[in-house]
Amino acid sequence: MAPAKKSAAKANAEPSKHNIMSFFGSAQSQGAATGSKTGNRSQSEVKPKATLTKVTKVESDDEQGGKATPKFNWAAAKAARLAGPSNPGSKAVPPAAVSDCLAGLSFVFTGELSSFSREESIDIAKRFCGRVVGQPSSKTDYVVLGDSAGPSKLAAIKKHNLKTLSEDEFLNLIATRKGPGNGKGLTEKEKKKRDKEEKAIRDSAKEMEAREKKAVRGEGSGVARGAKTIDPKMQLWTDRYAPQTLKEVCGNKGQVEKLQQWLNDWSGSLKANFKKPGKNGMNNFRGVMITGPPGIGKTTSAHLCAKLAGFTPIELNASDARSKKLVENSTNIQNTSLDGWMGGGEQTNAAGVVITDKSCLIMDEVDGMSAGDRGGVGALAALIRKTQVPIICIANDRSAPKMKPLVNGTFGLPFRKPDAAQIRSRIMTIVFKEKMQIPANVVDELITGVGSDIRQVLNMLSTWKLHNDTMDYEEGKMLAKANEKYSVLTPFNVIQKILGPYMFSATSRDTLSDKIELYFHDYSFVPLFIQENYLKTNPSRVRDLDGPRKALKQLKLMEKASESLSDGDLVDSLIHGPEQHWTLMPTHAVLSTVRPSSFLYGPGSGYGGPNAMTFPQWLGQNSKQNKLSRALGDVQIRMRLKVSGDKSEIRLSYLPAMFPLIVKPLMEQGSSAVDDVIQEMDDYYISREDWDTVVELGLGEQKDEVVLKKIATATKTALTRKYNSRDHPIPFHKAQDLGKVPKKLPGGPAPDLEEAFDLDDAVDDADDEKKAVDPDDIKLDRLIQDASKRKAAATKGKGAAKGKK
DNA sequence: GCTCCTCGAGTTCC
DNA sequence: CTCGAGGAGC
Repeated sequence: MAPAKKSAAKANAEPSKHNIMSFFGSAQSQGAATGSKTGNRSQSEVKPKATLTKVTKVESDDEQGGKATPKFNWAAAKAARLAGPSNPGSKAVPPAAVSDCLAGLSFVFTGELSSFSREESIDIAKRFCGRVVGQPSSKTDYVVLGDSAGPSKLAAIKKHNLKTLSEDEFLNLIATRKGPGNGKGLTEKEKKKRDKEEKAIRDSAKEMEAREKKAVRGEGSGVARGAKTIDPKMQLWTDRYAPQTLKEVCGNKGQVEKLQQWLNDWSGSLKANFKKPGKNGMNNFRGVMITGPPGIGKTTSAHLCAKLAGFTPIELNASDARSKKLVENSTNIQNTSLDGWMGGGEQTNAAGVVITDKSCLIMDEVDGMSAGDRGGVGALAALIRKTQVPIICIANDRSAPKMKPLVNGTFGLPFRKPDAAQIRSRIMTIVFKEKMQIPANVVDELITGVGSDIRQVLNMLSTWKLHNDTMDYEEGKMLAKANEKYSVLTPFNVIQKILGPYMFSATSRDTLSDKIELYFHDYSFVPLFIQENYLKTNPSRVRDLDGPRKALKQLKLMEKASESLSDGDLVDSLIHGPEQHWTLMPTHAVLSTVRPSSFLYGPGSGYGGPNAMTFPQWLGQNSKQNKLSRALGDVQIRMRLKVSGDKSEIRLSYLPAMFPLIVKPLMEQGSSAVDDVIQEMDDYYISREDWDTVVELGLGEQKDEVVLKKIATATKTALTRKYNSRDHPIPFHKAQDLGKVPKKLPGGPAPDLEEAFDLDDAVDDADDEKKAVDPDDIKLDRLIQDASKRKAAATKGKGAAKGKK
């Protein structure tokens, strides 16, 4: 019999037990049992182990103590629920008719319920085997409608003519619905589907069993390499139940198929010299790159595909081959891939692994490669360009700048996290094979709790199996919580949470410290996100108002929020300023994040439409500013030989003055002006990159977009080509001169030219002294020096540069 | 094999 | 919102 059915039967046989398990019963026993769940989370955080034993204990106590809650007091329950967070143990749900009474039903929750928070209501629905989805569709059975539901959801309800429930009706459904077992809970079709699922689970469990027996007898192909056969019972579950066939890899079906196709086509592609793109356009590539988060079967899939296509996978881990040299040596490009392959002889790599024409190179953790030696990724890219064996690279993030050299040479196969449904059947199979009884909704809870990490679910189950063979919803929830991955909320998630409609609503169970905690997920980013997005909500606080009143109230709220933000900024400067008052962090959290949100929280701050959350523009602008400032610094250092003035003076006075000399001619005369422009540039030591900077820093009529539109592409390429084909004067530093340079303050003006450059010109020195006395004397400005002198300086620089070489 | 539908994921840094 | 994977139905 399948686990789900078993548990239903069990629950029917022991109704009282079920009731207690599902957080009904008296307030005290419940408060103890579900301590960490019911409100006041931060304080009632009990050590997981202790909590778990406690649950079991309470359960058995009550069982002995007689039947619980024979009659449900609706009015009292409601009152208790409304008492809310201050009375956390008192929320109550009526006893369900059947434990899986909501099975086969899909729910959508929208709006604010009167006494349950969003998470709680979803949890309740799941507890009774209901299916909860986010978007209403024609497949949705019920929409549980609260206050101020989203307009798009209301539209969907109307469109699909969905049944809606209030909170009380929802609870009533739980109390009365007879579930799928009896009554009309399951249609014929649904029953069939369920049976099919169960059969599939049983079949694959049988298969697994058979395979293990075979392995024990030593017939297994892979396991039997060592002299000893390993008893599967001694293995870790993660090894024991590692996927053996592609069918057992969860999710990413499409990508895996593509990979197989590519490997199967390999010899053909090789013959065609990678000119025939093939079905997916993959056959132009000599390498593929699998990317995706850890623990989703990237490596496993690569190995299985390679084996299935008849290749011998050779795995090179980044930690084995961290440097460029090692990559080249250990893969032995020339010998193995070309000669070795042509000659048909066997070659071994540095690690002593035989490489033949049927080898397939799997480079794992490519991300980690360049940690020690920058050349690692580049060498790999070079290797891929000439390889005669397929290369599969595995990395976490394809778009990382590190991966740049690889991106063009490899076909990208992004893997995604499988969702709970995809993993469920496999876990259920294992559970069944291990003769454990765990209902599907509990398994789901475990899976989502650890973020779809199959290995972790298996670890949890194997540990659990040491003491128990069954697991109910409550226990599953505890176990998941105890093993919860340190949740990595991105700033986007944080913002959505804290500016969303639920965090500050009446039914919210989140304490102040919970909210502050959100800030600490990424304390340097979250405030920026708040600042960027705090005006994009429909504040719940003005929900009930209309017209000018609403506008006025909203403005007032905005004013308060912005004031708080600005206070937060003051605190921030105390933290990050010279005094480093880190103890002010919580204050900053409240002022920059929690308080502004408390005024303006509300719906419309998630995805969808014009209200989408945006990334803080500040960051983009800031990095742009830094970049340009750096570029400007380069320009100043180069021009310094000819021009006095610090960075800002260059920016304000000299660049606009240079514009008519080196940019405008190109706009007006096109290619014919290139020679003159280059001459001007050389006179001021301006390089080709600096030219770009000059354009980029233009404003108004000199704005880069305007300017670049007016310069023909041909002109620009002519400039680049001609510039690159010539020698140019290069200002350069003499070591002893640099040694003399006084230490300058960071951000201050760069040292003046005579100190830094090889320009032992007496006249210049004299110039400088005079200039110090009378900076306004226009004749002394280097910009207005006569042309012959300029030229002399230029050639001198040139000669010096050459001499140095 | 094709089409339609459902449903969740996605955006980034001194 | 928008896209694409995956599933159901024909």
